[in-house]
Amino acid sequence: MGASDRLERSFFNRPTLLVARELLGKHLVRMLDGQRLSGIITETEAYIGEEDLACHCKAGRTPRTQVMYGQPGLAYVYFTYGKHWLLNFVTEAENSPAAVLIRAIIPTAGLEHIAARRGHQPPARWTDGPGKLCQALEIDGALNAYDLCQPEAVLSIENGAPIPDSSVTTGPRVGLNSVPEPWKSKPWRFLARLPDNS
DNA sequence: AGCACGATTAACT
DNA sequence: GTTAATCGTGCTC
Repeated sequence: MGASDRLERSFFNRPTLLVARELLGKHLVRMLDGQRLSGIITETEAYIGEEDLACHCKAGRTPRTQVMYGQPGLAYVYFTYGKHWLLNFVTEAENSPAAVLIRAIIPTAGLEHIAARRGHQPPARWTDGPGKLCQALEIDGALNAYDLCQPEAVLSIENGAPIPDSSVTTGPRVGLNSVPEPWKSKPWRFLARLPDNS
């Protein structure tokens, strides 16, 4: 795949639930020291606006949330639990704060580089969590507010085989233990079951 | 300045 | 299934 397959900003400038759904099956591409690392996105979650009490934007504009008020197609990368980086993509129009969390990918390229960081676990556990995939692809705070739609981007999304609705399941977002209803139970998590999965 | 807590992970019972 | 680890963020005093 070449640069022509890279998603344009218009892809992200749409309702967040639609973006979260359509990101399933797309390729997350990370250029690292001239090497191409990539994986197929299989799990996402939507975080939508200041009213969504699970979204960091419930606090309004702060140094951390500022990027979510920016233009669609930026990366929102934040640190949590004193240990883990989590990767999101900003969605919707500027000043409409929302993002999609990338929760899991299936590695497709650069496996030896991924293994260098995640090889202490079996391959099936290399990128099956939002913190794990950031570790695998060396994604951290240096990429916060990074524009995925710029030329020669070191982090971007490319088109992939579409995932049919019959292979998509939804459910409540993960890890919202103390978030009040109805936000806690909103079915804003999207999972893809790929053909070669069982 | 101090505090409670988190969009998690890995190890342990 | 349960829990420690670990520190930036946002809120209160």
